[in-house]
Formats: sequence, structure tokens, C-alpha cells
Amino acid sequence: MSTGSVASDAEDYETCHRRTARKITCFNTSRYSDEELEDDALEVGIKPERKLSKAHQKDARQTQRNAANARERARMRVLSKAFSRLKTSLPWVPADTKLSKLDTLRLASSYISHLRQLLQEDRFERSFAHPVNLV
DNA sequence: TAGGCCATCTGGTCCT
DNA sequence: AGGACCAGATGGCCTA
Repeated sequence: MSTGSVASDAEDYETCHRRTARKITCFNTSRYSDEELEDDALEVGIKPERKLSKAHQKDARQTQRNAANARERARMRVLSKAFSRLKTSLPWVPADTKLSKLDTLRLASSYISHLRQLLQEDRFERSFAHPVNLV
């Protein structure tokens, strides 16, 4: 199963900008203050006066964050698709029914219980049936 | 308008 | 080290 084509990533980027007004967190490049970055640099033994490496570090960190965000979006997309598939496997639920994830989980759970009960009844009935090999 | 639901971001933890 | 998974926070959308 492939996830995260270039097109869908671009779409996600757009969606993100459309959906959220949170300028602080959405693909934000100013999440980390210079002080924080400087502390990080000091911690790994990098001289703080090197402005270029500081910028690079900031870039690298942001790039990694963006990649992690994209992976997380893809992961959640897979999860949502799984919920959709689960929903379609539920009987008595029309395809166009709006069902929350929680509802889907609850219905699936009760459907499994129902199926289990049918199975038990079936076994019970079979135990009283005539043995076929007895003529 | 409040509440429910969802998508997304984020940082932490665990695993390979 | 990097990726997967998770839970908390946040903001948008929709409906009663």
C-alpha cells in the first residue's frame, strides 16, 4: 500500500493551510527561538557564533519536523481508511450513513457479538441433529 | 452557541 | 539515528 504521493503531500500542505489558522504551529519555521537553538548547539559542542550552522540547524530541525508531520498525516489517513472499510463491512448501515469513528467501533463490536451468538446457536442446533452416517 | 467530531501538529517513548 | 506509535492540544466545521 503506497502512502503519500507528491501530489497528495502537496494537497495536504494546502489543506493544512486552509484548515488551520494556527500560524504558530502549522509548518511554522519560528517555533524554536534562537536561544533554544543556541542551547542545542552548545549541547552538542557547536560554537554558537557560527550563524550559518545555526540557520542550517534550524532548517534541518524544521525539515525533520515537517517530514514527521507528513508521516503522521499518512498514518492517520491509513487509520481513517481502515475505519471506512470497517464501516462498509457493517450490515444494516447504508453506505451514505454518517458514522463517527466511535460509532463505527461500537457497531462493529456489537456486530461481532451478534455473529458469535449465531455461531453458538448453530453449534447447539447441530449437536441435536441426526448423525449423517447412521443409516 | 455549545458540544461533538475530525484533522493536524507536536513531543515523548519505543523499536529496529 | 530515524521511523512508528501514541496521547495531548488546538482550531475548524457541523448540527441541535
